[in-house]
Amino acid sequence: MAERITPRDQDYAQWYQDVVRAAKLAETSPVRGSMVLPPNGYELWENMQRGLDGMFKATGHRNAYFPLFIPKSFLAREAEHVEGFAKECAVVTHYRLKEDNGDLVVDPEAELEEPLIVRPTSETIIWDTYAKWIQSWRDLPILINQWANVVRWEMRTRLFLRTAEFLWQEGHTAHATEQEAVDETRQMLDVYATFAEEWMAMPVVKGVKTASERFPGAVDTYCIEALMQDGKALQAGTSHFLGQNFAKAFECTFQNQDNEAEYVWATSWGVSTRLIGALIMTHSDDQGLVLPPKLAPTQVAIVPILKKNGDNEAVLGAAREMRDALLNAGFRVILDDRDQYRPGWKFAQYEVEGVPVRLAIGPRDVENGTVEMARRDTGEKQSIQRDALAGTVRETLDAIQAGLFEAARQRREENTYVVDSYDRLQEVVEAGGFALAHWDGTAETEAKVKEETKATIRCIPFPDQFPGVDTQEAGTDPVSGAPSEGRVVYAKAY
RNA sequence: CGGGGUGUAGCUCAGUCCGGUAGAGCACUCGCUUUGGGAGCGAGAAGUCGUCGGUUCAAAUCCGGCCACCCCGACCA
Repeated sequence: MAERITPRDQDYAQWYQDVVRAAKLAETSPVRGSMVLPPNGYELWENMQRGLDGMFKATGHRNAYFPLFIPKSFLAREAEHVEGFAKECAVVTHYRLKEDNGDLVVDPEAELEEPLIVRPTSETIIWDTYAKWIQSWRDLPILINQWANVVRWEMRTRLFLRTAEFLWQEGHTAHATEQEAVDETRQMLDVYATFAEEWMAMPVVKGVKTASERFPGAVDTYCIEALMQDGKALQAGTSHFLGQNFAKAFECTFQNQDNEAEYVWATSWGVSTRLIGALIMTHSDDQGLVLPPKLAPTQVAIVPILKKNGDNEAVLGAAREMRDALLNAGFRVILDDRDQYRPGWKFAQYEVEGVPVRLAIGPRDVENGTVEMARRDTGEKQSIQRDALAGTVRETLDAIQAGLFEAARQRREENTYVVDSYDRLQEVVEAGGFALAHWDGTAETEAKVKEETKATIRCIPFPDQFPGVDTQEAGTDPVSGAPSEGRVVYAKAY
């Protein structure tokens, strides 16, 4: 295999591509911007789904499915929404092909009366449906999530980070009161933050988007923002308070307890396969992928060391026992007894693929009742007792999960700066990192900074996101000199 | 959509300037020796050189059109 991975300090973008390829997470496909997800990549997504889905269910949500195709007219119903998405929609205009002198051509006779758009997001089709479902305050709230693919025709794509088609989940809820909808929006943001930190081992900042970064059609967009290894920010999840915008556009009202018609309050929230990109750029190194144990498709790889004149049956037997014991203990484990690859090759391969723990067992170990355990995150190897295997593996996986989070948290802390001058703001975002600076709240200042530094306001952070920094304290905007009500997070972003 | 780059074996690429029998490494198949950090030797299979056209006795190579992909920007989860 001999996969070469470009070192991060040489070319970070190339390193990212190399890791995706070498770890077999995704491949490009014949259509630009769409990707093939082989098992390593898809299982990672499945594990993310499992974690998130459990949290959605635990907060009272149910899964449902809405159609891929949306009538063009639906998108036009909400003014900001159409403006935000119109430029990147795939449109279906015909329903038939025909032979033409040996060529396959679109049959001009088969034009649809109304073009269909491939969903870039599902608010419109869902609110058209909710309008039929909702009559009374007794029908509320509606708490629904869907796992789906969506299409946004992007100019420039990068595997996971920005693809034309991607997998995601989108929650869409309907509520009787504004407060309830706002609470839902906040609750789901907390779910995302918990998932990012506890499952992905990726620290995030919670906050609100500025008006210019808001979801088209939302009243408020909440987000979690993570800092990647190269100092660029990545929006990892968003939760939108939609107010009554979609209810008004789709005439979705309910009768309240006083028998009056009221518009329904809405939220939507989503995370996508982009999280896989975030995961890669949070933990991985120049040797390849590094995965947190909770999400790793394979948590433990067992490599038997076979010898020409050794007792290979004893080694394989011990390896199988180990595998069975670990499977019974609930781990995702594989025993790699393929004989066409040598142990050294397998070691290297599992490192590239990010398997958290590797166990190697050879004749010496069988004799001694031991096994060699190697950690992917630290590279550390140690000989452990086989009779305590499951417990040791459990502890080690937990230690890796915690260690990855701590390392990422520390890196973020080291690259987060409180800045009080425009010069310093420019320095920080140029070098890479979060700059906590006062902002006067105007779109003009925001645009000026974006124009001059390429950095954007990632979010207006919630209180207590940065230990030791009071971002709520009033001050002066270093760019405009105008008064500021608090600090925001500036950074260059993916 | 602007700037740059690349299309040759499954993959990474050499060969193109200066036209003359299609190459290497890795991967793959078979055999033997190996196996505690990406094995060695031998044999073998594998390419209408992105595509269409032009120049020429002769084109991977020169000329023109087209297409695709990658990187950097503008736009975006």
